[in-house]
Amino acid sequence: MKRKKLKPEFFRRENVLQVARELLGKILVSKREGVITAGRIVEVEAYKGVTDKASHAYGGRRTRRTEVMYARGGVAYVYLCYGIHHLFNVVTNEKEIPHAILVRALEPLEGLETMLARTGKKKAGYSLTRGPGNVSKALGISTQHSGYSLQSAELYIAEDGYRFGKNRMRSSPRIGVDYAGGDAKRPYRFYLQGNPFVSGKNN
DNA sequence: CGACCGATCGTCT
DNA sequence: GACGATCGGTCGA
Repeated sequence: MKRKKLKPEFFRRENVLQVARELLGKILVSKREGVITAGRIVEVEAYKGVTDKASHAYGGRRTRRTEVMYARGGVAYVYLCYGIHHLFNVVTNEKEIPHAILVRALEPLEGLETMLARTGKKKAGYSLTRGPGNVSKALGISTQHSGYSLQSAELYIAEDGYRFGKNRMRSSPRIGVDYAGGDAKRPYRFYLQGNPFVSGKNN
């Protein structure tokens, strides 16, 4: 089946956990200077806005960086982590409700050579698009794209009819959010069991 | 393998 | 002035 761009309505739904689960198996596409790089989404994390201590928008926190999280769903939220890594998120829900989904891993589909060039890797191993920092690097996504519409031709998410068994989807606590107290235990991470591009030791 | 550590900088206090 | 929603290299078992 041909790739079909997801519409804004997909992202504007209320249940960020549901949207996150449905993002598994979809395709993240980036186009830079005419070159397409794309990969199937195999790992995501949901961040549930003002009530979620792990979210940048916890407690209604509103800064220049996080402002884009309060936009209507269907735009990118990209921020710099540890001064090095650009982490790509999808903003969901309606305006003023700062829900977001972090894309943590892709299975590369298109533009392998370009991904290798961007990351400086020699071989297309599993680490090429494993982990949120690597995803952005391989697809050429940076903080410049924060606020970018996912309806654009340069950055969007598509479906192609790919299906996976219900039992292949797993959930777990999110990675690296120990500071969030009890919220760190919420099972807001979703991934495809057994996919080698998924981060973590043993899926 | 696992544990540890340095890199590196925009953002917020 | 401190701190990350990380990564990759090194070191030791």
